[in-house]
Amino acid sequence: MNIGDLSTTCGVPTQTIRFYEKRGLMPEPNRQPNGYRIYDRHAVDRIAFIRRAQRSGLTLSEIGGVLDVRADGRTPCSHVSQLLTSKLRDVKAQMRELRTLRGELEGLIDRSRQLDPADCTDGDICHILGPNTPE
Amino acid sequence: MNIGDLSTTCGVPTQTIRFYEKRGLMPEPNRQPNGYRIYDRHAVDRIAFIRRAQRSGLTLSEIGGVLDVRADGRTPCSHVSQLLTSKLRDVKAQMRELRTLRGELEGLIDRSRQLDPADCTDGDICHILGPNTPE
DNA sequence: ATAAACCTTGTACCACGGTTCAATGTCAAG
DNA sequence: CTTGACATTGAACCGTGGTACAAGGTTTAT
Repeated sequence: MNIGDLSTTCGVPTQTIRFYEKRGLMPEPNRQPNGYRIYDRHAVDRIAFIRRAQRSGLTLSEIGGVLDVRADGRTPCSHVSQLLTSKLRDVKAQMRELRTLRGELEGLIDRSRQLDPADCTDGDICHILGPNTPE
Repeated sequence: MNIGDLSTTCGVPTQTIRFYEKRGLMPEPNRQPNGYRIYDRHAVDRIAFIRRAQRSGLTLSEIGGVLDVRADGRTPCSHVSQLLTSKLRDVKAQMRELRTLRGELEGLIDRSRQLDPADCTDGDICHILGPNTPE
């Protein structure tokens, strides 16, 4: 299996596969006599794993960490649980921030409906986003 | 007022102020005979505006757009309302994505509690993030 | 024999919002 | 008169996850 086949099988560009290899996410593959990379079923699984982990919100370096634990012969599961738990915390924190931001935006939009553009004074840059923006 | 004073007044590093200037967010300031930038109260307001707009989720180029509208002598308010409304849409979409992700993470963590690490087979990379990840 | 379609490598580039570095100039205090 | 704290500029670098390009080698089909 050449890199192009792996690419079409997994739906991932060949450059991205080489990029993963450079980042240490894919192992150095065996080569044909002409230097072409050779891949097998495991490579497909590995790419699939990476994309799945990405969809779960893990960064490439976190995924690399999981893969390294595995390469050390240790079972990555407890490491993965920790990672997922901390990722869940991140996601919740991000959601809180977004809720706050949503509230602010809604406040500003309400405010913009009550203000008359003609009231914009030269001193202001914009009275919607003016200095009295609600907290 | 030198750039350092503006920096401490606004709590923004001097490099960042120069960076804003390069990006067109701050106007070219007047200079002292020695070439030092001179700032006044308006500069403080402007920096404050930029940070406020950033906290409302606008990107620097969007903020630049608002400022340009203003520089053209037009009132940026309707432009700003549009920007805020579209930003609110973005924020809501992002919240939806995060909710989905949160659900997936919770599912995976639940799953990890029910699985025994000893069940990790060599073929798997990690059975928590295994091929049967729930949608 | 030659063109199309694949592969190789290295390098540079994208957005985003800065940060850091290097080399140099200026100014006030001791 | 020197030291330290400020200022100037341009350029490189950071993380994130790739994408694109250049210049070449290989393979297959016509």
